[in-house]
Amino acid sequence: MPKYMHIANVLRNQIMSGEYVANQQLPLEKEFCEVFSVSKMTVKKALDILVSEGLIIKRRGYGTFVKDLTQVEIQRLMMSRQFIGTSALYTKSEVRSKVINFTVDAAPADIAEHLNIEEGSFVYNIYRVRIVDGEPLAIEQTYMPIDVIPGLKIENVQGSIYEYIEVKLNSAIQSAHRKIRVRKATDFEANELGLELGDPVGIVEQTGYLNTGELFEYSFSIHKYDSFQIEFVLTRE
Amino acid sequence: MPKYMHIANVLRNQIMSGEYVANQQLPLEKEFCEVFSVSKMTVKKALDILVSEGLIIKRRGYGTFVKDLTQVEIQRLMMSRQFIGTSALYTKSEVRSKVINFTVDAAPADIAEHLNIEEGSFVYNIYRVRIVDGEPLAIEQTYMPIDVIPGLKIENVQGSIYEYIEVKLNSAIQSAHRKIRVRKATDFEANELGLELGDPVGIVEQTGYLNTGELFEYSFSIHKYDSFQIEFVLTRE
DNA sequence: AAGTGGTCTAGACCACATT
DNA sequence: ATGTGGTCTAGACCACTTC
Repeated sequence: MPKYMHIANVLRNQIMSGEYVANQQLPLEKEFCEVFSVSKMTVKKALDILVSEGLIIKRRGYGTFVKDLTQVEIQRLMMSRQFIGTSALYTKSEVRSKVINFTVDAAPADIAEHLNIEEGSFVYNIYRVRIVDGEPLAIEQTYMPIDVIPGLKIENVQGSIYEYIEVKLNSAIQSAHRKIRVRKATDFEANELGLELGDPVGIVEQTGYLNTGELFEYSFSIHKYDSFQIEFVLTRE
Repeated sequence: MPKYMHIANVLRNQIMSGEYVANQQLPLEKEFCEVFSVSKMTVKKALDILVSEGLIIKRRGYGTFVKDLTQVEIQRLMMSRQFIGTSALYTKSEVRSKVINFTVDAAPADIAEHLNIEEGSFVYNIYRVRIVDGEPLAIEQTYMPIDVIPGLKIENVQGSIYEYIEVKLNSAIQSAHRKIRVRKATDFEANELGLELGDPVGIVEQTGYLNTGELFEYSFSIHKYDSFQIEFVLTRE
């Protein structure tokens, strides 16, 4: 593990455990250099990670301070930081899947465009109901090119597709682009999720990239309104 | 402007103008060093900005590549990158405000907790209907401590509060924490937004921080479902 | 004036991916 | 074997904030 990541981990744990409290000034960069026996650039890189996570604030000419957050907010931030998958939207609970469809199809025009592949290329067409703590909370439609994610089996689809990609395929997921929308549930969605017709649902549209730069996933999920929540941090510069 | 920012701007423009196209390999870091007459660390920092914006992907031992994005996606990304304010959710259009309430109140317990101030401290209580292209699209309730944002006038509330803070007050907004939820519109909300009772609305709950680390804003906005969309990029590491 | 974090360098060495 | 990006250093200088 790089030194800067180790330092970021140590300080993150100290903030999460309350060793540094809200609004408290942290030791100076110069002091951290001595404590960890590293150069200034390395300390700065570690602190910048915590800034981007929303935990601390740095002020030139003044110092570095823990952000004005409650312990609950800090815990929430750290949970939503960990993962990228759709199942990660329901952090604390166990997520199962009822597989409604798992086929390989020729990609229709709109899907091909989202995945940036030729129309008619073969893609997995995966349709799942996501069940959290025994309750159906989301419907998820996923498309993945078969040549980017080879060898996907029904067992993987029933569990975590992301785990298959990272562990079995030894590929790494690099990033994801997300769009959040809101609309009324269709008849079908209402039925699957135990809602009334016209009840609200949250829509998450996602395209996922491997660290090879390849587009590996286009997914579209519909979430029951009363258990849906997404959190994130925006930072300037 | 720092060199790394200048370099990031130049390359961002080249990607946005199509000078570098999807999946194309960029020049090597070493080559950028010569082109811009800077050191390797400076080039790396510039490229890392574009990675975090979701425009490019770097692969150790291989090279740096433009992400597999359509021109439309690139334009969208760049729009949502610019601002942090609630009005920035409606990027391309003109946003006006109908001010329903603008008072200074003693903060009730729940608001005081969100702003991390003493219960009973004075806060602006601002209630606005946000009107985009002549149509009411969102209701926004904002609380700000008066001693953090002194001198706020009705004119500022009718326009952009963020502009008042940045230009007139010469403070800088550093970051914001956001939660997105979905629920049914209340009677009042439906009336203000021209919806049926029970229609879906998107909820954005936001706490804003100045670069001093001070919590300056707690806001809560309710958005008409058919014109609501939020986009963001998640990156690993 | 003193002290903070921010930028930048020139070069060393490392981890990883291709050929 | 070669070449890529990743990490790290020691130190210089700059921009900003407070006292």
